[in-house]
Amino acid sequence: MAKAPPVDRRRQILDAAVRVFARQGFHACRVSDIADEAGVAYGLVYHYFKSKDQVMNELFTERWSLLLAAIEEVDKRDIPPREKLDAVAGFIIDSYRHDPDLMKVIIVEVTRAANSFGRTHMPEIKRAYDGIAKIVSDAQASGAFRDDIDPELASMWFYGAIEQLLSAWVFGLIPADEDAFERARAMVVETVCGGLEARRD
Amino acid sequence: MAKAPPVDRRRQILDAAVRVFARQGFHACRVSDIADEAGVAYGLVYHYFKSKDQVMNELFTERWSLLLAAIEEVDKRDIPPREKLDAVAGFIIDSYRHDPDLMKVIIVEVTRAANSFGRTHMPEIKRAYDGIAKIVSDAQASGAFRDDIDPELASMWFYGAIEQLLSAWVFGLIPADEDAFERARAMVVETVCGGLEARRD
Amino acid sequence: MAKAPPVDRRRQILDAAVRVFARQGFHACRVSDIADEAGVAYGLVYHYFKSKDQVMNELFTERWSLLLAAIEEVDKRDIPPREKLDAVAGFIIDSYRHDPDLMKVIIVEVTRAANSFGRTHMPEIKRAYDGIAKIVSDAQASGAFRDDIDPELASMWFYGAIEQLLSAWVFGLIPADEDAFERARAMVVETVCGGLEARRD
Amino acid sequence: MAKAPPVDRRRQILDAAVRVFARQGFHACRVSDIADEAGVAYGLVYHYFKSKDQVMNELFTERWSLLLAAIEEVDKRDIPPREKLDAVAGFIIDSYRHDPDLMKVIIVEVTRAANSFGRTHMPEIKRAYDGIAKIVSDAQASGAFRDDIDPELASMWFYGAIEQLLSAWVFGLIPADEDAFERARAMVVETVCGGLEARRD
DNA sequence: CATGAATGAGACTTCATTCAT
DNA sequence: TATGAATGAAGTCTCATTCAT
Repeated sequence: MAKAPPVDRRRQILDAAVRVFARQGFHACRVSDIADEAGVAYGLVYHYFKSKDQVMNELFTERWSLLLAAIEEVDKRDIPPREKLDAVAGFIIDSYRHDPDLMKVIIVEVTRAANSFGRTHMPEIKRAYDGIAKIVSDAQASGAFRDDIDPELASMWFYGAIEQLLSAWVFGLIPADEDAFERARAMVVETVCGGLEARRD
Repeated sequence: MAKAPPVDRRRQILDAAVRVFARQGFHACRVSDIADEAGVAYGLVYHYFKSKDQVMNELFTERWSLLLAAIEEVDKRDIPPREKLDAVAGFIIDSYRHDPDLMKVIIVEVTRAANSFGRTHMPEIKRAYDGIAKIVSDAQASGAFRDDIDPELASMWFYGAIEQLLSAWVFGLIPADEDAFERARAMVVETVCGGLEARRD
Repeated sequence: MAKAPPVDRRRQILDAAVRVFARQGFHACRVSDIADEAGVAYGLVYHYFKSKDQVMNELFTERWSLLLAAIEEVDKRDIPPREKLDAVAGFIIDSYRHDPDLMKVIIVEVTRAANSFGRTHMPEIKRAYDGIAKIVSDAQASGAFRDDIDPELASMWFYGAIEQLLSAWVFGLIPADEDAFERARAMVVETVCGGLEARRD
Repeated sequence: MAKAPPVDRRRQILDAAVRVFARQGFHACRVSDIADEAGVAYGLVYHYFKSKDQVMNELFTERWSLLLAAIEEVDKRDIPPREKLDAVAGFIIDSYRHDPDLMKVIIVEVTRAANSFGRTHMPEIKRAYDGIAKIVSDAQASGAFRDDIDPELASMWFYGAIEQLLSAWVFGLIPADEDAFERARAMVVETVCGGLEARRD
């Protein structure tokens, strides 16, 4: 008789953690909340993870590496810089669309949490900024973007603008429906790139 | 003999709290750290403040109300919208220039800390976003800005872009000298407004 | 010009303490509550009293010495034992009638508070029990009361019975009007003495 | 090899708490004192009980419910009212005999602590008074007790008399040996009932 | 006499982590 | 793997008391 496929406890715990972190925040929740949400015993969390922190680290790394890969891949494409930035913005927004809880957790607990996980993962976070900066820099070199703007700064505000949008969605400050996502992406890219592009007068 | 001017203990404690919060983060520091930094006894913090939280609230409100007032005042001026946004960006960046520790604390512990003080102060934070949105909206009405962009979204990314810059300075991701501040302000306004302004083709 | 009669601050504070202790209990109130109630400054309480405890001690001793004096005086009267006990019961109940807050405080915080003031004032409390026991003992010697009952035990339950009545009034378990006081005194004396008196069969 | 019978930690902690509360008083002892006395770690107290208060509540309820059950059971018996009251007095005195520490704690910290646990448990305490009052009231209806005495008042002083005896034992005011318990019970019942019973002249 | 700012010891409670089964 | 009892460090807040003016 075939054995039932083994339940992936590790996955089960990670998924539960996302829900709990999103609902209560990392610090406000106890390890037992995660275990309860996952429907497993208290100590099992420690069987699969070294600590509560490591659960968060795992969640972040898992997702963030996808973003880094996406930026890298986009950068290699043979398309105009505006489309590259559009693809990056799209990827980030789609990440939220696809799993809002996870993105909420990553933004709230990591990328905007400068005193805790934000510090730990600074190198990885910076790699994303650098990736965007490279796109801008290359665009300047090719003459597509005006070259009197520091690419690293531009990268900051491009990313900051998008993250602020996600934050606003997360906290219900602006409507978050399918249409809003599409319009927002189009608008932020249009505006920011509109400002970055070289004027052809 | 003239009496020595009375020391403002309350101020002394608030100022110490800024330094300690900036250095260690709100959660990582103990009330005794604040007292030590202020050079006063433990209990005195509780003589002037109801709780550790209230110290933070006080710091935030004190500073944020200045920002809200500034936005309101700027909006009333009879100047082009781009200059209005430039003034707002300038005020925020100057706030950092003037007291980097305080701005670090406010950004890290409040405006980007959605699960703690960010939630408590959401209404006040939102008032700033709304103030910026109004500037954009009025600019659209007057024909200065293109009107196919949602002012509330534009407000988000304008503010998000600036806050990201501040974060980057706070964490040493980009150089933070006098020149950098000026250039950054000019660039972000130039770029974002450049994208927002109506094209006169 | 005649000086205004000096306010008796000490008295003012003691009276305020009675109200505050009655309302909140000794441990639940702070020294500042007493000062506020008395309308004086915080530190003044410490000008007149060595400590918060001493305020309570003062209140207790002031009142309890009256009870001790009353028992002694009653015992000296040339009246039947039942009337002596009636006079004692009457004095205690009248004390409550006259100043319910003070009696509430004394009972709740001292005579029934075996772990705090009850221990400190045990000697004085015991003197009251002894006084009652002496009345019983003398009555047994004169043949008025049956002599097969230990006077010290009888004293305990006579006093215990009355104190329980006061407690019940204090906490609203039984109605506390003028009529109730009179009836209760008559009944408790009638019953307890009825049981103590020698049967003349 | 047979597993050792599991230690009932909860019981262990409750028993330790009785000893510590009896020795030092509820407020004067720290949770760590309980843990030390029980020989367990600090946090384990909080594993089994929500708070220090709850430990006390548990102790009280556990014991008081036995008293309530006993009163109810006694009342149902087909015996003369004097024997009923005798049984109730006997139960209370036996409770002390059986576990003096526990009864000390219950009396000192609950039934006579009107400002703390006494208030919380007033309803349960009152149920005992009511049970005794019912015995008196029924006795009056059957003609066994004189009917010019309020049963609720009689209940107060019956209970008050017994509790005062226990207090006196607890604090060493009167000798507490086996003989004393028996004599005291007989005497208090004899006297109080003697006073309550209808005279057959 | 009077004020109230200043002091600091002390206790409860939380919760991440460990470990015996 | 899986369980959950057991551990204990750490931090906030209270409040009686002191003291300078």
